[in-house]
Amino acid sequence: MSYLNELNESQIVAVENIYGATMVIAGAGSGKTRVLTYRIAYMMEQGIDPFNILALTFTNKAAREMTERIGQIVGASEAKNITMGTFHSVFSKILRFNADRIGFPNNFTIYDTQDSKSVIKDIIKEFNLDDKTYKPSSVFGRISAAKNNLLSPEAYAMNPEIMLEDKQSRRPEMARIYQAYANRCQKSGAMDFDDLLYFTNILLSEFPDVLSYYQQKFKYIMVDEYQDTNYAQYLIVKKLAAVYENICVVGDDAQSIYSFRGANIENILNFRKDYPDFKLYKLEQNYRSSKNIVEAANSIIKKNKDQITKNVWTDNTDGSKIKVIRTLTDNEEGRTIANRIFDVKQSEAKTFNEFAILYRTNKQSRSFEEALRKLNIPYKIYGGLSFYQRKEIKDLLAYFRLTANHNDEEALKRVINYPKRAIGKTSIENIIIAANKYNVSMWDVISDFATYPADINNGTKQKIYDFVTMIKSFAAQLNKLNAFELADTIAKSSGIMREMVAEKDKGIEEVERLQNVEELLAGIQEFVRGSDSDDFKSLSDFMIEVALLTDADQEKPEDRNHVSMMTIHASKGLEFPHVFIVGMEENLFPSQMVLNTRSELEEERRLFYVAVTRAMKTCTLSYAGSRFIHGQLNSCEQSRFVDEIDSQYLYFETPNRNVGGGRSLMGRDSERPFTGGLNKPMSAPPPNLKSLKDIGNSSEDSKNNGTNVEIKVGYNVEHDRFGKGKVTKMEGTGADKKATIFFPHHGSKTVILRFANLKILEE
DNA sequence: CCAGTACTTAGGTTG
DNA sequence: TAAGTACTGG
Repeated sequence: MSYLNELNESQIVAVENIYGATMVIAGAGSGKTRVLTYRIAYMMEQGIDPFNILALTFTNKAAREMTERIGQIVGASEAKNITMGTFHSVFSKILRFNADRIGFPNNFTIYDTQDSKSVIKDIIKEFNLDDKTYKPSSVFGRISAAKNNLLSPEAYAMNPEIMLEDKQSRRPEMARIYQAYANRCQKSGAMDFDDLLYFTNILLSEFPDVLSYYQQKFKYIMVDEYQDTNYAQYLIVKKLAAVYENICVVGDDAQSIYSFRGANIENILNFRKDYPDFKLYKLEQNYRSSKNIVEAANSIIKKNKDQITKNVWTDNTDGSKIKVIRTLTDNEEGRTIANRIFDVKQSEAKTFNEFAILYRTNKQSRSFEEALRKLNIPYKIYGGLSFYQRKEIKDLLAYFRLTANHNDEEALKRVINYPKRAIGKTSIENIIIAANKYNVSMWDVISDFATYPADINNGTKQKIYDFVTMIKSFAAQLNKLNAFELADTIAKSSGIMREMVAEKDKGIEEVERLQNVEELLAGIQEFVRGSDSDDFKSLSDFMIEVALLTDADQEKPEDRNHVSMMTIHASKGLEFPHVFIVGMEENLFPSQMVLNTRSELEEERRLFYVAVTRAMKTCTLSYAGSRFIHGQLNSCEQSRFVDEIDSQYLYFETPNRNVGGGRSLMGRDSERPFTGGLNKPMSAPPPNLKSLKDIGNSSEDSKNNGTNVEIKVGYNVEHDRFGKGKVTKMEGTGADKKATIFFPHHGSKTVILRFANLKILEE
């Protein structure tokens, strides 16, 4: 085989052992992806049909890259027939195909975390529960954990242990909330991320014919990043592999960093039990990093008790020691690192791609962002608020979702009154009340008030009718227009585009919003054109893809000369010549939340191990003596993790403090030297002026004259704040009388005449 | 209904 | 600090 000379001995064995159960423990930088890629290529060379191969990866990006590399070896058209992707994307497609079996429509929506929390929030409100004891995010976390352990709402409620836990934490209603949440999702035809795995399990365990079909289809199964799979994922794999047992899992227990979302290191132990004849291979030679970095990383991970012994080593040169830099403040940390990057770029690096700044929490990106910008260094922040989570994008996507699936309540609530069409809060609440009363979806109510009466006045009913008609007209075109044509139509006729264009003169943010929407539309056009087949691509097809996309998936290769900034979690699987691990402080990294248990601290240590092993040539650690947290200046100590590195691999740099430099020590607040944690906020809050404001404000509402004169559609009027405009709509009676007015500079506004104090210019 | 303001509170990592 | 919510005056 031509590629054999590209692999070392243990890699070759792992590649060629394609039958039976196999576990590959792959140390950091040991060429794991290469092994997986060649293993699949080798299988196909042995005559295995790519249709029979299932490869599960951790990210979409990994799947795409691997498909591409396999394509280069065996040909792209063949490689395309492999089923490769994340658990979520592969099984969401299988679920759509078999949706009828589990009582979902095949066009079900995928709720993201935001949607889920919003549903939970509503339920908590409806149940009249205190949202301090029932925090949406912790309720969601508990439901998520239940699903990852395949506990149905019923099973949850009947589990005495769990009931006791909930009682003790004073949240006895948890089971009811879970049940209501599940019902609500079902009614909306929606699944959350956990449901994709949960219902896959249901599908495979309750429908033997389906299970058997996929067991026959996927005769060869591979799972990457096995250490990060959870119980639900473990069971799916186990079921699918039960007949042929051609299963290969690849992972590194030292890089297990996702137990907080249910990843279960026990899966590795279970593997040994489930397949007693399994073969174990270890990849221990590191090709990525210099010797100093490899050894330093080894000295870190040695501190963990729980681990599979392995000996990661390298043939690479020693390289330079790991530098440790201390700065006074978080802002100075940003400037120091930015300067350093600038210098290294001058002396040894060719492009800014070679640099990465890794941090524990997304918030930390700010000081680096500012400092890099000042030096004109291009950078890109990965993660954080993703493109798809931006309000304007979610709004437009909500229209798409609602078009594809009318029962999607989160989408409906998002757009029924956006852009403003005078369907107010009260109306929406009454729709919800009716929906609950008849146990149907909100859409059922608004599209058929005759059957499901709701307490809504006729004017509003007309507005709702118009809205329903509009959505129906979009839906009617789902299979006539392609994804881009329909998306464009929706953006325009929904009024979203008009609204955005009207606002774009207000400021940069408004312009960016418009640009984002345009980018989304361009992305959809790409989606339609980019598929090399001539298949018709509908908006529904796009929606299937989009729910599971993340920022990393939409990077374009051309803009690739920038410093990368991301959390350490997001950096897993990546490598950079020069890595800066910043914020190496106690209570930040390790996070103060993990200090209670050894296992959590060990996970944090593995996270540090992951960070250090991203580096190829140089690795620099930095920390600040003080840092703003929640607007408070906090003192910080060097992280224990720094001390845990064997000191022979470390070099403590004396930071060049600007002692004697031109700058005054009393310069800016953020520059002030650290004084031992006694720093209080620098300025006292201003005295409360409220009481002063009340004085002299006791006069009666001055009656305005606007209510006396009849204002009609078509009148030109003047508003105190918005200036001149034209009345486009009148509604309400008496005190509630409202006018919708188009103002050239502010767009369309609805005002209550009682307050608006309109001056009539001409009739 | 709109917009400005006062108040509260944030634990963190992701498909 | 920053974002999100609740309140209030017009």
